[in-house]
Amino acid sequence: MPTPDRTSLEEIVAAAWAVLEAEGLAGLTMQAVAVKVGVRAPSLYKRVRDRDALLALVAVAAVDEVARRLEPAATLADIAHAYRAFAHERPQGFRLIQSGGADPASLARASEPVLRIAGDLVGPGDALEAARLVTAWATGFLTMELAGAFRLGGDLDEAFEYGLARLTAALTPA
Amino acid sequence: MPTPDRTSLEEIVAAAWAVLEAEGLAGLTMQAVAVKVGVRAPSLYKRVRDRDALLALVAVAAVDEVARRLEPAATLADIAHAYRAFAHERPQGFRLIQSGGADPASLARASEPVLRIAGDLVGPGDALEAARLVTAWATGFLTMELAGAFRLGGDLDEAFEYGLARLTAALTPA
DNA sequence: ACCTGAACACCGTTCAAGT
DNA sequence: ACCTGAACACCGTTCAAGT
Repeated sequence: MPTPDRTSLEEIVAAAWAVLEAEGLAGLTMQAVAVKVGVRAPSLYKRVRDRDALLALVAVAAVDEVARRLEPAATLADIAHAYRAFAHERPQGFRLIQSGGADPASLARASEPVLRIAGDLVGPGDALEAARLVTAWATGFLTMELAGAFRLGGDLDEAFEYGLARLTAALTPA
Repeated sequence: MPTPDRTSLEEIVAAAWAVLEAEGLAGLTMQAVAVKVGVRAPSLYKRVRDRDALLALVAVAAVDEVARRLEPAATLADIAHAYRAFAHERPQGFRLIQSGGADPASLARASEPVLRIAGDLVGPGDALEAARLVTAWATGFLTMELAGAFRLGGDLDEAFEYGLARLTAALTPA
């Protein structure tokens, strides 16, 4: 007689992400995830190959949420602010994305709005490179902000707006 | 009778960094470092508090090497290229720096050349924010490049030069 | 078919005993 | 004073046995 499912892959991924944000990467143990979904650790292996695969699934979920948040953006400023809000609310998810392993389809979906807006500014020929300029800047700024790497004083909100303004100007045709 | 030292903190940090680059973060075990320096794992704890402290020391060593490489830079392009060369040669060290934990003194030394060159371009009032713009862009570009996050084709060397050219123009007074 | 206890391998860390 | 073997705790993972 088959037993009814006591959890699901989606629930496991959501639980893993919650544990990650609450306890950090080292605190994301199979045991902690199992407790959160109400099964024993070995049961997780029915739905996930191993811990690394679970981390990769959380990374995909994180990229998907970024894509969802960026979708309505109409300007570079919209993109930058939505991306920064995500990084502040889910810092561990943001860092996990940067560790690699997110799948190409999700990445493409997340980068679509930036490509569209960048293309409107600089034209199709430079759209990809302009999008990479903006994305790299925002990603680096947030990575450094979360890592506490900006230690020379100054207001970080202002520094973010400064970068955004300079990049927008640099990509706006005269 | 005291036994003669069979290793040193410097040797341990160098060995840990070498293991990190060769085997990745998960392969950086106390046992692997111990084998590399020719002692047993418990002996490492005479010189290092724990594995996290060892990782922090490797991060400091990595930031110090970045500082050393950036020191002779005279232009933003020099900085960008030296930083990228470091990231390509020691990708794990680069990623470790981004994880935080590098100490303020090393960070300040590494950021001095960028501050100086940015200040020459935009003046002292905007030097810090301009330096953060360039540093954030380069850090983000390299993070994404190493993570394999640029999957929409295009030449990455060209994308890097495009960003560098746009940023240099944006920070060069008319 | 999913779930579990038991077991195993591996790793970080401590410590008493050596020199 | 540094070094080591032995031991312990913790975690990822497997698997046979339950339902």
